[in-house]
Amino acid sequence: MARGDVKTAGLKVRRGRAGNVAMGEERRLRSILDAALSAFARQGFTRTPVAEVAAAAGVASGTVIYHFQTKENLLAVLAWECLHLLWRECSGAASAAAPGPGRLTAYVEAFFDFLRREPDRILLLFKTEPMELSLGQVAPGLDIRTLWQATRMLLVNIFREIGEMDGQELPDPERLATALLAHVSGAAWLHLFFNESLDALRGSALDLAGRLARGSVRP
Amino acid sequence: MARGDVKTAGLKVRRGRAGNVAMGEERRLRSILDAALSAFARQGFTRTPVAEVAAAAGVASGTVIYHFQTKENLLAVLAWECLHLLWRECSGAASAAAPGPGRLTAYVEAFFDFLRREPDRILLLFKTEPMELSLGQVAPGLDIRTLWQATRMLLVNIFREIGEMDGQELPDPERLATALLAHVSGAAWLHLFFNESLDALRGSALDLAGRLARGSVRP
Amino acid sequence: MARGDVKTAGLKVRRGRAGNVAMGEERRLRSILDAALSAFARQGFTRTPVAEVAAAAGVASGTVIYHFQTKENLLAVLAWECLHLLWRECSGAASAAAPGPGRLTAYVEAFFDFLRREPDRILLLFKTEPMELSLGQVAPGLDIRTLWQATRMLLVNIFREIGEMDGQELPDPERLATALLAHVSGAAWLHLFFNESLDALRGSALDLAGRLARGSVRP
Amino acid sequence: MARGDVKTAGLKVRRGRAGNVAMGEERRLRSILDAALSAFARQGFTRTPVAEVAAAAGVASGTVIYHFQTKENLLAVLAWECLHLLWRECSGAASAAAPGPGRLTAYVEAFFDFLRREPDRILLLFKTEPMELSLGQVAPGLDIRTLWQATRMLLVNIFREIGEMDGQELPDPERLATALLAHVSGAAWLHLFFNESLDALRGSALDLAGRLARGSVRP
DNA sequence: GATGAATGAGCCTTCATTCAT
DNA sequence: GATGAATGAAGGCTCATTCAT
Repeated sequence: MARGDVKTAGLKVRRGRAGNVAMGEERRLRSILDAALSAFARQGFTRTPVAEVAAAAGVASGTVIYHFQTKENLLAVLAWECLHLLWRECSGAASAAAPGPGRLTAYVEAFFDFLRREPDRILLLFKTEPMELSLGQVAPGLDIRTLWQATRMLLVNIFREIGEMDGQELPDPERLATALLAHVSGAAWLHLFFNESLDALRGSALDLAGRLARGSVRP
Repeated sequence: MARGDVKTAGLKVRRGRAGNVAMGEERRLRSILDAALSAFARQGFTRTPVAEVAAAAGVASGTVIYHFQTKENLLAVLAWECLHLLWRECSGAASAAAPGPGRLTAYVEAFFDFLRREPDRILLLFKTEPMELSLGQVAPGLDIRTLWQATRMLLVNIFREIGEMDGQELPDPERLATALLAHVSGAAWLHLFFNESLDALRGSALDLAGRLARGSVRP
Repeated sequence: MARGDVKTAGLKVRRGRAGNVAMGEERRLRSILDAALSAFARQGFTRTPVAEVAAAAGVASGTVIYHFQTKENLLAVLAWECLHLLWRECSGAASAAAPGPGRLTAYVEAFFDFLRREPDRILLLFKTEPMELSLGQVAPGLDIRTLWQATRMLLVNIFREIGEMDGQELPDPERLATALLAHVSGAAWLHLFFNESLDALRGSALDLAGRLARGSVRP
Repeated sequence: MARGDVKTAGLKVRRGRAGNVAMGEERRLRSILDAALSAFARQGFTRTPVAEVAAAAGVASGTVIYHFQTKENLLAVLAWECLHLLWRECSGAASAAAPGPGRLTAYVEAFFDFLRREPDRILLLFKTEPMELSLGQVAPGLDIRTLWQATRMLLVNIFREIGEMDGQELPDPERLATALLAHVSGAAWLHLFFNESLDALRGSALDLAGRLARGSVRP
């Protein structure tokens, strides 16, 4: 994936032939996506008119539809992008770490870093509209639940790896992963909606991760 | 509060003089609230027309507005009710338990019982519309954030009590409460949106609660 | 017309048998009419909900309809009443004056007195809703145009009388009456909508009346 | 003001870029305004649904709102236009006449010509809704009362000019203007609502104007 | 007689989407 | 490709009127 960091491939976005005009198509698409992200995350999908996104992006509202066909599709692309970025960060960090419990720490750190750096992207995922829409439309097998599962599978695999490493018979990796994911998701929720301190939450998540890895907390 | 379990007092709901007729006013209000709860929780607030709620409740759509003035107000009343019920369950269970760590267990059990019994009520609270609306309108000081804080304060107080009991110098009760709340909220989220097993989640939450009480997990 | 000054006879108003209860039916009807007059004159008919009139009158809105059948009918009764009162004042004053030009003066004075005393009643007549409604419903032959004509006929007859008195061959009494009526109506309009000084307008109307009577202005 | 007779400048009307298409934007706006004028003048503002105006104009009802934002704003634009046209006619005629009493005659003639040619425009101004709405919204300083005053000021200035010309010490020009305006307004009222003959009314107004100019009627 | 909860038709307005330019 | 005027279905809300009490 040399050019165009953001993988939107497979999603229904209308694009012209490579290398083009004025504002630059790539840049135009980006500014629409960014405008939409910020508006959807803040006010919610249904409360944001296409015209508002268009205005914020500096294009005509026809242009938004021209590229994304549908307002819902715009949300789908956006949600997919958010989850993909999140997955990339976490998976990248985890696999860069040394095998073992360090991966868990790296995963959790990456999650909180992402949350701090791009709160809107997580906020968007907590909004329930993405869930309510059948994202199956966007790209088969890429609906939002599937992607969440992918994020979760990262954890499952890490726990499995840890279990296999020190043979200490960790309880069901599935349940361990779920427990940690619950903690981390809830932390993000409290942070985003109730302004709970990110650092405190990160601390408690890391602590839990450590103990889960050591088997000292039975999920 | 002998008769009329649900405390709706203070909220802007139009009611007739006490003790009246036909379908029973109380019953009519209830059926509207129930219809709205189920529809809002399932499809979301904005995607549910007033007419749909009315139809499900078996009344004319004018009737819904007659009683609640506004669709938003209906949501506000509902959100308030959900949060109040949740608070009542948890606080009731906790204070019925013997002082000490038992209260934490009772609290968590009550939360999961409520979640199992009335998933729609928690689901509604996770929908972001209630948050987006300024519920301050409904009744001053009763906005949804304030009510969440009340639920959280229950936990804080329990941790404080435990700390004082066995003098074992528990870390900041605020942070302990936040950690547990994050875990529990995230668990509900995973259950409601990803069908994670309620029992597994409950188990891990109880376990965490126990360890937090014993000071063996540092949040 | 001994008892019940206001002649509402012939209009569709539901009344009970004479001599009755609590607030007193007569008084209740009056308070509804008064509330309606003030609201209709100020905000207009269409912009005034029945419920508002009812509230201002201290009765239930069902009661308003119970007595007047229809919101439109309430307006009709009111408009009829206003015109009737105006006619009574002007005709009373004119016939009390000595035959001749003095009658004109008396008529004009009475009009302006009425306008000063009960501006809402004239205001109501200027609102166009009364005109837009087919007041024929209320009582046959009593629609608002007919009543205006009655007021105008007073003037015609006075001019005719003056013409016959001094045989000075006054121009068409119809036209004289119309000219004076135009002046007087316009004056009321300017006063009510543009706050023109009542005294200045009265002065110019009296002056015109005098000259018309003396034949020195040809309408 | 070469092209585009009607000065709508400054009013909140959404218009496309200059010089455009199909039905012609200008023509479309006109047809909406015309349809609205006729409907509002005949049935009144509140009794005319936007959909009816749209249908009469041959557009979708969304189009009406698209251009005028609000039904009220449509009325405001219309009322402003009517008053502006009236003012233009009268002021044009007056200033085209030779200085002196001839200006008064020209003014009155222009008023009655306008009334005959475009009765709906005067009718609309007599409807009370334009007055009830705060037209201040449309364009600051352009509310309907201010515009009426402008029309009145024309008369004041003419009387002042006459007074200065023949030094015959005319009474307060303000009051003279008010007297004539009352007469003329009342005449329009009687014509529009009671079908009084336009010619008779015009005659009496001209006569009055003449005598006021000559100082032979004291207002 | 009086009430007021309930009704439901009607209306203004929003807004995603289309399409001619 | 991009635009934005036009569309019209949809929806929240108002309010005159009904009717059971």
